[in-house]
Amino acid sequence: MVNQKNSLYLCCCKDIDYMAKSKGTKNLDTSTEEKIIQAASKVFTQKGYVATRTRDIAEEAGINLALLNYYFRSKEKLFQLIMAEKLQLLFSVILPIVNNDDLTLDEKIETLVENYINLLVDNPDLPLFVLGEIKANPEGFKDRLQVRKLLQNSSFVRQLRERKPDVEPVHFIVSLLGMTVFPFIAKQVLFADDNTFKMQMEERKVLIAKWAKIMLET
Amino acid sequence: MVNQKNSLYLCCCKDIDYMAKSKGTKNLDTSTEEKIIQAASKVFTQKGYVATRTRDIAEEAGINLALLNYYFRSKEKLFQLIMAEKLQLLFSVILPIVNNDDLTLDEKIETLVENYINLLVDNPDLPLFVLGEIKANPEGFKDRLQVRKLLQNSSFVRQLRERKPDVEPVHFIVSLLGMTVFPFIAKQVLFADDNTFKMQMEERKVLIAKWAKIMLET
DNA sequence: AAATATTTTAATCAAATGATTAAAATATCA
DNA sequence: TGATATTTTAATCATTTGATTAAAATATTT
Repeated sequence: MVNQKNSLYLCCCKDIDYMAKSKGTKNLDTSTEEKIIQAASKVFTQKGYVATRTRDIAEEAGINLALLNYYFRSKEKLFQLIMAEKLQLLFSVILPIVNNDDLTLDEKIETLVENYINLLVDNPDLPLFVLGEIKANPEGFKDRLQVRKLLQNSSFVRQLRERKPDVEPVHFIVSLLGMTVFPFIAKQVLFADDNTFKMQMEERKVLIAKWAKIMLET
Repeated sequence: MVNQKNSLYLCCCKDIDYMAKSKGTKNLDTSTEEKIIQAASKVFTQKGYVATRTRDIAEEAGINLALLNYYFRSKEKLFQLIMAEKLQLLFSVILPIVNNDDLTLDEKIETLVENYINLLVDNPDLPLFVLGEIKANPEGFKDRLQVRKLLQNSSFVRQLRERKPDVEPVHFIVSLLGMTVFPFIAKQVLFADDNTFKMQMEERKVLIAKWAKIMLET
């Protein structure tokens, strides 16, 4: 008999140790689960929540549709898991930097741009996916997203206020993020092939850092 | 009997004179059609193609679902009409400026930022909608979107090459667009209420223009 | 090996949704 | 006014899709 409640994925936090599941060292087990997560991650970020069918995910994972619901109970639950993972990925790059008191403002800018472009080159679908889902369901993110609050109290914003007291820090931050993230959002429209894109994103690292710094000088 | 082919909306170009439809001066007629278009424009740009149900559009327009299919034959056709309208809206701001040989580079930057922010303040959903649909169906836009080609031959790019021969114009353009468009894409995440957002977008007009110019000086 | 638990599958269900149809209501014109 | 054309509606269809179920296959344990 099928016992769904038993090995079900009730927690939405990716940080849980997958290997520590049930008793044995059966890694075909976690492998199936991981295969589903990998597939869901790919399809969701590529097509967004509404456009992805659970059948797509199952096919991508090479498993049956029912198995997906057996493991994750619903499309929604699986999505929450993936989204939490992606948000953490985005935050994990920003937060340690903007809160690092040991870095100068210029160092923060350099590190931020470098790390963020690295992240986005590996996950080019991330920005449009996350921002699209937030817009599609703002209430679902109200609690999880206090980016403004987090930035407000950061040493990054403090340093920005010191350097340019006459300009709201948000303007500089939006520009920095815009220059960094926008190419990945408008990739299809503004860039030709994937190789030159990647190359040009490498070029942008130094360009954006340079531009951002002179923006703070005037 | 219903004769669908007759007053059907076969053309996807919004520029056609709606008033010139059929014989009479019945403006309740075109009003219904216009109501559907307005409703479709609102719902599509807000929720995207897959997430909008034709029933949503019908309800928003205050009409019956069947009437929508009577006028526009299918969800897809109606969407094509709206999308063409939105693309034209976006291009109508960019093209006349980047191709205007009478404007200096600095004047182009100022006008571009000013006009684009004005457009986006009135149509804040536009960027995420258009870019999202392009990503969802790149093939459907292959022919319509030759933005790269259009820019390549513009006087804007020529002026950029003259001013800074060592930097690929695309980098500057992406930065300019990023600073301008990104706040509207990340609105939900980075900005508080709608009023301060609009106010800050006004502030950005001068800021972006100033920043863009100094980016070209170094 | 036998018993038990877990994993996987095929078949199916129920709801949502784009589309159609035929008839009723309204307008237009002779 | 009466005939004809156009507009609008309610009811219905067919497909898609998330989810469920029960049984088969596989693994685990005793």
